[in-house]
Amino acid sequence: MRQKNLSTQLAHEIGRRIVSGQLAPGEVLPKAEVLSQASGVSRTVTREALKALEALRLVESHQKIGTLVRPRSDWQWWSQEVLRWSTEVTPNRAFLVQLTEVRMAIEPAAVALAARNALDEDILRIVENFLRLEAALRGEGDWAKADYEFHDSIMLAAHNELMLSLVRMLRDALLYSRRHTMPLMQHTSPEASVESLALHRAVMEAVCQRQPSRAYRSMFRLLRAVSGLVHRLTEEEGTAWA
Amino acid sequence: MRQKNLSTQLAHEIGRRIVSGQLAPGEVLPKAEVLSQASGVSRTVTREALKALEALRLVESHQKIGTLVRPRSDWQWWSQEVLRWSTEVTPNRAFLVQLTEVRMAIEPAAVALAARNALDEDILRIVENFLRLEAALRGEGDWAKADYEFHDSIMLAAHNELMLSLVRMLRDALLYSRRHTMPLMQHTSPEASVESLALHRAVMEAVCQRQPSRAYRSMFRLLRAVSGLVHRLTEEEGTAWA
DNA sequence: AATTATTTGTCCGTATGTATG
DNA sequence: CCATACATACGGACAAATAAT
Repeated sequence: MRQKNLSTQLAHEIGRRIVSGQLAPGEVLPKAEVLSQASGVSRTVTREALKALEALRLVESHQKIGTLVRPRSDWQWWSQEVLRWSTEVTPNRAFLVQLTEVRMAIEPAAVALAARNALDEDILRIVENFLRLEAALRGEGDWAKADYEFHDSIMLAAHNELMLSLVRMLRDALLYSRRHTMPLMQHTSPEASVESLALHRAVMEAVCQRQPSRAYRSMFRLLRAVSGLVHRLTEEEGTAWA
Repeated sequence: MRQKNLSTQLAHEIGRRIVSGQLAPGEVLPKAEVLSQASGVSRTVTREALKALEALRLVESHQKIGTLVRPRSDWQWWSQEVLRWSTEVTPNRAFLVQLTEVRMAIEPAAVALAARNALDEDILRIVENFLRLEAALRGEGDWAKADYEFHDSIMLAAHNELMLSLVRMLRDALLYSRRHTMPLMQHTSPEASVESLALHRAVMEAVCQRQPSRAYRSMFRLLRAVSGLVHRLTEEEGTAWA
C-alpha cells in the first residue's frame, strides 16, 4: 500500500480483516496495546485507526470490554472504504450481484430525476459529453473516460447532492470491482460499440427533451446491455454467476 | 449532548460546523493545538476527532498545511452523521426535498427487488407484520413502529445488504428530519388511516405474489400519498415547498 | 539551492474512568 | 467494596513534511 498515515494504513488492514470475516461480528479485537505491538506502531496510532473504523461503524469500543466488531447490518456499507474492501476480499461474486441489483434499481430513476430537474446549461453539457463519446468510438479519445463523464454530466443535472454521491459511489465500486475480477481487460472497453452508442444516445435525447419515463426506460436498457456483457465475460472465466 | 467520548463529542461539534457552512470547503481549521485549547481537551482527543471526520471525508490533513474542509461533493453523505447534521443545520427544506426525491427514486425499485427475491419465509414475515399494522389502526399497538417494521420486513426480503442499508438510512433520515421540522406531531401518526392501510395492503400483496412491477407501482403510490401528506402539513407551517 | 518555520505525525509514560466478577 | 482489565484522557517530546524565505 502506498504509505499514508500509519493510522490510515492500520485502519485499512483491520478493516479488511473485518469485512473478510476473519474478524467476525461480536468478536473482540486484541486490546489496543497488543494490536499496537503486533503492527509495530504506538498506541496513539492504533487508537486513531480504531476511531476511523468506529466512524465506519465497523467496531465499537467499551471500557473494560474492549473493541468489538459490530453486526454487518450496522456497517457503513455506502463508503468508499467498505465498498472497496468488500470487493477485494475473496473475488466475491455475490457482492457483485448485489452491486448490480442496486445499480439497476437506482440509476434509471436517477436519470429520470435528471430529466425532470435539468436546466438548459445542464443539457448543453450533456450534449457536449455525448459528442465526446461519439468521438471516442471513432478512436479519438478514451471511451472509458468519456463514458464516465457522460454519465456524470447527466447526474449533475439532477441537482441532488445525495443522488450524485450515491451514483458515483456505485459506479466507482463497480469499476473497481471489474478491475479486480478481470484485471486483464483493464484497458479494453468492450462496451464501446455502435449499439452501445445508440443506447447512450437514447438516454441523452430523453433527458434533453425532459422526458423522465423515457429516460428511465432508456437507461434501464443501457444497463441491461452492459450487465449482460459483463455477465458473459465473467462466465467465460469459468464461474457461473446468478 | 449525552456524553460519550470526548473525541466523539468534539467530532460532532466540528462536523456540524462544517455541514452548516460555518466552516466552508477549502477553509483550514485552526491547528490542532488551538482547537484543543478552545474545547478544553488534549491534543490526542482532538486528533481522534479529526480522524473520525476524515473517515467521513469531511476534512483532510496535510503536514505544514493544516486540516482543511473538503468540497461538498467529497463528503460521505450516506452516513448517519452527515445526514443528521444536514437536517439539523437550519431547518433545511431544500435538503428534505432531496431526501424525498431519492426516496421516491429508490424505494419502489427496492420493493420490486424484494418481490423478485423473496423466499417463502420472508413472505410469511411480511404478512405477519401487515397484520400488526392492521391491528395498530384499530388502536392495538403503535402505528409508527408497526409501519417501520412492515417496511423493514419487505426490505429484508430483497436479500441485499447494500439495499437494506441504504433504505434504512433513508427512512431514518426522513423520520429524524420530520421530528425536527415538526416536533409537535412527534407521537401523532397522521399516516394512520384506512386509505393508508389499503395502500400498504397493495404493496404487501404485490410482493407476496412476487410481481415486481406491480410492487413498484404500489410502493410509488404509497410514497406519493405520504409525501403529499407531509407536503401539506409543512405548507401549513408557512413555507412553500417545491 | 539551502535553511527555517510551521503544522501534522508519532511516540511514550502516566493517570483516570468504568464495567466485570 | 475491592481488585482487575480494558478504554479513555492527559502532556510533553521528537520526527517528518512542506511552504516560505
